[in-house]
Amino acid sequence: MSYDFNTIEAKWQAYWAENGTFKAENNSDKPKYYVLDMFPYPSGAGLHVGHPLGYIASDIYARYKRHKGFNVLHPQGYDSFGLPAEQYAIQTGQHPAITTKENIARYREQLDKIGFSFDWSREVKTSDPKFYKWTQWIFIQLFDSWYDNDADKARAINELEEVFSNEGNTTINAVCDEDVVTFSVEEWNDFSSLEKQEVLLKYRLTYLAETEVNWCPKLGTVLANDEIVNGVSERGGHPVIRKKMTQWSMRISAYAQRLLDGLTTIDWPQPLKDSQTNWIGRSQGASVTFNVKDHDEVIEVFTTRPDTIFGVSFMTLAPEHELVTKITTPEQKAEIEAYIEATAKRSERDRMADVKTISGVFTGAYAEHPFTKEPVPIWIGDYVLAGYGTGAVMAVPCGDQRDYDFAKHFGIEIPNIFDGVDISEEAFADKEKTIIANSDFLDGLNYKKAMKRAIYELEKIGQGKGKINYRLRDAVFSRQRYWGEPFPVYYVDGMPQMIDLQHLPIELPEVEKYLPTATGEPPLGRADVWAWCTETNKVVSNEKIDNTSVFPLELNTMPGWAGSSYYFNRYMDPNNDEVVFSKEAINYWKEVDLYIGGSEHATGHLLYARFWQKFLFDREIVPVDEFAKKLINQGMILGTSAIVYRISGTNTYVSKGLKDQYKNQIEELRVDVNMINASDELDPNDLRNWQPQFEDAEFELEDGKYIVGREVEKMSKRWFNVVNPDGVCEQYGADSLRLYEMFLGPLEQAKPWNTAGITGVHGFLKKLWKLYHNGEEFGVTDAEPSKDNLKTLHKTIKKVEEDIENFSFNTSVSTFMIAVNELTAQKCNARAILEPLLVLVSPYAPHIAEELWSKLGHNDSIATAAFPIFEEKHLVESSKQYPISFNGKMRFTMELPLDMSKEDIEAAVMAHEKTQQQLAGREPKKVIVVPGKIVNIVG
RNA sequence: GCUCAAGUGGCGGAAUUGGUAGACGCGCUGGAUUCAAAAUCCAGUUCUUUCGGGAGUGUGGGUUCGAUUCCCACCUUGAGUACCA
Repeated sequence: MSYDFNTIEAKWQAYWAENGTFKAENNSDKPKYYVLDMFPYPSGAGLHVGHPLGYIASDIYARYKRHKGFNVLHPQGYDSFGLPAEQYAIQTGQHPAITTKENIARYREQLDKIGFSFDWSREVKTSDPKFYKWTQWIFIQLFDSWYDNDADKARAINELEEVFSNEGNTTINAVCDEDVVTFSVEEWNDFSSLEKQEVLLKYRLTYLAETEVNWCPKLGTVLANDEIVNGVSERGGHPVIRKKMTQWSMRISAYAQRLLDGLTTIDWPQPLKDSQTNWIGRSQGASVTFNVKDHDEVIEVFTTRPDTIFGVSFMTLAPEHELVTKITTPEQKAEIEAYIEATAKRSERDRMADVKTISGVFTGAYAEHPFTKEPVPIWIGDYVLAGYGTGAVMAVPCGDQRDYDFAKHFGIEIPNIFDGVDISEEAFADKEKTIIANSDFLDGLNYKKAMKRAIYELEKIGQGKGKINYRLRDAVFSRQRYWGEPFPVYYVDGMPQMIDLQHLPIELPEVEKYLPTATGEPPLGRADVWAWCTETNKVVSNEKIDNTSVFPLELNTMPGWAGSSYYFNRYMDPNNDEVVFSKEAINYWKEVDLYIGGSEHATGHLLYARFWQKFLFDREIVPVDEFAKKLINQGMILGTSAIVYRISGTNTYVSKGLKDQYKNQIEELRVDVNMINASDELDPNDLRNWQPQFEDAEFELEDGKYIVGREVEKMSKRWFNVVNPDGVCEQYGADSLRLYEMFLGPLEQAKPWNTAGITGVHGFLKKLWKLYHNGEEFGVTDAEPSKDNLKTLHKTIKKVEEDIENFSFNTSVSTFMIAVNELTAQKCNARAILEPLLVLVSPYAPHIAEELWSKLGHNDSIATAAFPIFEEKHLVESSKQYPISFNGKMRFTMELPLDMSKEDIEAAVMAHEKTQQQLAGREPKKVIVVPGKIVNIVG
């Protein structure tokens, strides 16, 4: 009876689905374990072999934990709102709702073929109104909250109103917009309702404000900082410009310190923690105010080097700084305006690409040094960023290279305030070696002491204080797109109002025209949506709105990361229509125990999700403030592109080995890797039939063959190097695919896909199958296992358990191969060995395990079988291995009885050496025995 | 520029409280089986050698009886980040 994987796999996949084998209960006597994958964007291309890598790893771990007696939650769903889904729809000219539905069906079909143990009864889709009802609800909770710095947590907004009506806002220590004015109790009480709302908006955790945003004209939407890479959009690589727009924002900056602190409590990869730390960008220093001469204005700067305050010889403002127009002298006005205009025109990318050109203009105005009262010229320059700190710097050319270059370029003086340092060539920025000079009360102090003293003196004269600054900006939450969650918001007199939970979800209307607009008008703003507004108004108006007028709804939609910021909690109780999840469910599952996904989400999804979790924790909606205890980044599986070489201007293609003759006339073209065989050969006829452009292709062959070049790069449609898992499943089976993806290398590491080696693991499965059969018959008996059988089994149990706990799935595949080879050689057919072995293999190759399990006479799924226990007695026998070094040159280990003393060992070693040398006909060497420790206990 | 990670056969990769480097798989070589092929099985496969050995985990040093493993310097590759005051 041969191993018919296609039949077996279809059979057991159907069995699992019918019996709900992997359905998790929200209460159980067993301990809980929550294994989560980052849910996929259902893009049009379907899954390639790289996608399932992380899913296979998490599935192995989930199945292992079930064997270990845990109640395992292992759900899956789709991140189906957002730019990628919509861009795909636009490209194919279909409605995103349709393409999304089709793509999800395709994903599901592919996922089912791999035999994952997902609990599909808990599936979520972020674009499903049943799901985004709660995304909208959480948005409302954020709107109804403010951040109390004293309590260091978010609190309900009505508590803030109470504070205002009792104390005004002079005593409160809350996170708010910069432009909040102070008011007394009386003033607060005199405010109109509208004015009160306006003030509260400046404190809410999600707020509406006119801010400078990243506008991407090509995509027709604004983007958050993490959606921009190297100055262009992450999706599509389109240019991004700065633009002032009124947008919803999330006050994530309130959580900067806690997001940093939380990193020490979670088991996440260090590089990922590093990049979040970097993104949050905490820096400690001081804020210093400089009075502007002949003006009633002050310039606030942030500096990490208050110790160098006496080295200030000029100040630089960002061109966008609001004071620039106020303080510029009439003589400088024309030049300043020209400069501002020139910088505004430059895109983010141009500005970044060109960091070497030094540019700036003098405003004509002077500030006053806080201590020396000397005049300090005020310049503007685009090396100062409007978005960081206060958008202004005190320039200390002797201590900062950029200030130094700027000063040199414009001939500004460079006073030296460092003791014994030459600054004629470059600035001196080494904090550790700093000794301050020419600085009044700071003379002779080192960096640390000077820093403290400077802050103290600044505070004394009221012109500065110690300050911690963060790079992290509030996140823009509006998108001028169709395919996203509508906001649960309407406007009265221009002020945003929330729509009650009872009227949620506010469903996305079905529209004909959903394309983004060039001007930034949301697609929902078009005439065909008016009916939606009217309809929604009727629903939400109740008594508080005059039914005769239509109130405008918020027409932007939420960004892609909205739904993914809490979906892991929704899985715990995904079908609940009353609440986002029940208290029982969230208190039972609490948090994700193991989260597996790509590292590309480090400063996007994973940061936003931690932010929302902390917020939900503050408002007592969830019981823990970090949502994932342990996280693993699976490495990317890369494609191996195939390259053909065309002679420029011709239709002739030369084989790889001949291309050098043509030197510069060669053009490289990527062709479909699925046409290439294992020896990198391409059949010319395949290429001619592949695409019309190759129809008349001529070939220059080497040894009668056309050999292609190979290049390892990201798997992508545009390189024609995508390999689908479906083909592999058909040819070798899902179990082979699962084993092979694990066998390729360490989980965290990037590795190229190469089908060549899959015959190895496939051969293992065939051997495994044969081990349980005797010719055509099932061959497992109740025979007594031999000592060797037991030894093989128990060392396999030990190794596999260690491997799984350490997530080294690649080495346990080797362990299985060794075990099967050994047991085959031992002609083992004992049930006492082969039954536990099956449980070990089952997480990796579940289909074959189920089939053999049922042949062993079991009526239930192997998924619930107990993981076998490692018994040390089967490994320890009568000897140990002792490593021995001597003469300082040689070393080896000797296997010796357990009960030998140190002296006996030395004697034995010398006897061994003598025998060895005499056998070789040589004089024995002088032996110095260093008793080594016991390395290993082996059988 | 800065930060982090990694360099081991023809290839993917094993080997951690420092103890026989190259597990396991691919590929390759030879053999068995077969009319033949596929499949399967067995043996071999780091390099070098005058068959005694010798060299060997990116390079150069160091610690140690002993280093792929620990320390220092350098080289290379990959990833992230970048005018952050």
